[in-house]
Formats: sequence, C-alpha cells, structure tokens
Amino acid sequence: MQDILFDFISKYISLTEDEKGALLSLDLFRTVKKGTVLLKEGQKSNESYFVLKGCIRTYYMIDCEEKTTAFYTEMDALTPPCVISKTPSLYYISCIEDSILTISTSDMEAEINSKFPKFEMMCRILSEELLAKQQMDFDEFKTSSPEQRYLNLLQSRPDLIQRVPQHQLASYLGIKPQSLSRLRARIFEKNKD
Amino acid sequence: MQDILFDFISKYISLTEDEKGALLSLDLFRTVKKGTVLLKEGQKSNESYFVLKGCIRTYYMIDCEEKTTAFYTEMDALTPPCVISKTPSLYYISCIEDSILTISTSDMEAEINSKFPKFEMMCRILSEELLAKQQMDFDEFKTSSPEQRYLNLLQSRPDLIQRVPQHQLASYLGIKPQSLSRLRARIFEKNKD
DNA sequence: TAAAATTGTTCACTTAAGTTAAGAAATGGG
DNA sequence: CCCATTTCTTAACTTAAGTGAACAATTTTA
Repeated sequence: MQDILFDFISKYISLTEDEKGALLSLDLFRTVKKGTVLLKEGQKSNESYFVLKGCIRTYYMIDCEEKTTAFYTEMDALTPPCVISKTPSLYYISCIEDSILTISTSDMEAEINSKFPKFEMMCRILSEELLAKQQMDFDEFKTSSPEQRYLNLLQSRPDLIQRVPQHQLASYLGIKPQSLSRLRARIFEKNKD
Repeated sequence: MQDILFDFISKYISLTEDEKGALLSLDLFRTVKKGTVLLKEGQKSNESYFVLKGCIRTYYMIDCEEKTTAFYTEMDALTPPCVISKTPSLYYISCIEDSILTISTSDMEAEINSKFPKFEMMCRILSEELLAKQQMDFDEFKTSSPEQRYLNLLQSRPDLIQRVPQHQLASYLGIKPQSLSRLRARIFEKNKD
C-alpha cells in the first residue's frame, strides 16, 4: 500500500529512506468503510485526502437534494476548499466504496514542508497541475451539452460509469437522474442504426 | 504600478529590498492594447500573466464560434494549462481592455523559486488557493441554472457585467447570447412587480 | 427470505434553452 | 460624419431538460 504512495511521489521528487521514514511515521493510512461520511456541511476541518484505493465523492445538500460535484478515485488528491479558507465546509464528503486513503492534516503538511523543501516543491507542482487540469475540466463542462459531457465522461473515465450510482452521475453532469436516463436511451437509439 | 504587485505579494510573504530588486530586474511589466491576442490555439507558451489593470479573457474556437470560459481582472493570475502540460494551447487569450500585466516565463519562475524558497512557498499557497476557489466556482456552476448563475455573477463580480460584451458573458455562463438576452428580460419582468 | 429502501426507467406535461432570422442600437475606423 | 461592423434584442419555432408520478429492478437489512 505504501508503495502506491511512494510511486506517486516519485513522479515529482525522489525520496531518501530518511524522508520515506518521516512520512511513514506520520501514520497516514486509513481504511474506510463504504458509506462513511468524512466531512459534513458546517464542520471545520484541516484534513486532506489521497485515494490509494476506492472512491470518495463530494456533495452539497440543496433543497433536501444531494448535488454531487466530484468523484475522487485511485491517485486522486483532495484538499477541501474549507481547509484552505479555514471556514466551515459547504459540502459533504463520503465514501462510495470500501477505500484506502491517506489522511493528512495541514499541520502535518506544514511541518513536512518546512523540514523538507522538496515537499514544498512537490506540493506546488501538484497544485499547479491540479489547477490546470481542473481549468480544462471546467472549460469542457461550460462548452458542452449534457449529452456531450456524458459521452466525454464515457471516454475519459469509463470506470466511473460502472462504479457510481446513476443519480450521482447525473448531478455530476449537471442534470436530473431522469434526464440522464432519457439521454442514455437517446444515445442508445442513435447507435442502433 | 510596481506597488500593486508588491502589495499583492505582501499578502503571502514579506520581501526584502534585495528580493524586490531581483523581481524588478526581471522586467515583468507590459502594457497591452485592447484586442491584442496574447496566445493562440496551437501555440506553445511558457508565459504566465498577472493582471495589474484591465481585463483579459480565454476562449476556445469551436465550430467557428468563440466560447469564452474565463475573465481575468485586477489581481487575477493566469498560468494557462498548456504551460503546465507543455503542450500546444487549446485556447486563445486576448485582451478586452487596454491593460497592464506582468508577464513571466516558467524559466524565470523556476530561477526565482530556487533562489528564494519564500517564493516557492508563495506559489504553492497561491496555487492551493486558486484551486480551492476554482473548485467552488465549478461547484456553483454545476449546481445552478443559467439564471441563477447570472444572478450570482451579478453579486460576485458586478463589474464584469459592465465591462464585458454580453455575447462573451453568455458563453461564460454556458448559454447563447440570445438566451442571456431573454433571461435578462425575464428577470427584469419579475422585478417589475 | 420477505419487507423496506434505494435506484433506475418511462411517460405526460411544463419550462427554458437552442436555432434561425430580422432588425435596432451602439461602436469604430476611414 | 457616415458607412461598416459589431453587439443586442425580439420573435417564432424546435429541442431538450425539469417536474411529478407511477412502476420496475435492485440492493439492503431485519
């Protein structure tokens, strides 16, 4: 399990055994059962997550309806905005599958970053990459119709469509479950001829 | 003009006179005329922008139509995804108003970052903040209707609605110019009674 | 395993955005 | 100042998403 984390890090920086030890001593690894709520609306938190195995999702509760806005799967990192802004969370995070995560706090990160400047650099690069990636995702969302977004998701993250309930996928695509059902039927009709 | 930049930086780190000098010696400041295209689709670039005064926008050309996806105004920073991924740009950047920008290259940033670890930290924090902010913007976009998005923009960035042509605003909101026109008329009707 | 809860589909109807087109208003450059 | 271009609005029509409801399929759990 640790290897997955170290492999990921090695894409950005190379670690000495000492540094690996320092990381391991933080005791970051957690196994989390499906359905566990990691963060609730209104809570304060300073925890960041990195998914080693499984899937977690973020969702808002608006008019008694869940609005799912993101899924994080293997190799995805999430620092909730409320951790950055130090304000109560606007959304929930819950576990869709039995998962293995690393959970770190901002304190732990600050300490590691000041001890090993390499980490600071990795965090900077990682944030820049995530920002760029998210900019592109956002752009794609803005410039596409729901149907195009679904087809796109089918290309870019086919696993999600298998492992995630459709009503959660629907709000992720910005539409209602019924519309996703209909849209899928429409696509299926087209592909028949 | 330099003061604007230094004021901005001082929100994150404090600079010595030496460090200020090092920054100034990079000769970052540029005045740019309205209409100037800073980056074209297909181009490679390693330039980042910071808006001191004015407004720039990013847009895609899809089916001979401009799709505007973002506006950057005073105090906004932009590193295009293509700079991070080192691939040809998927979009255009152009100047909506006569503007004053700083334009830096990744080389310059790398040099400054390695010379002054403080900068590395500032870049990390800034990226994390921008990422968090954009996550919230994206979430708001996904969970709102076009009308709600327009009303929201009216709240959060009222200046944009004044200084930006409406057909550009429309695609920023993910709709056609005609729909924005209609939607505005609809809102105006509601507010009449 | 049976009952309950969750999830997914279908349908009829409503609402709003897309499309096409025409024309008015504003802006810009010669 | 005038012509050309760009920008904005309006309208009629089309298309697709939202809504509410019923029901089927699946999963959970008692």
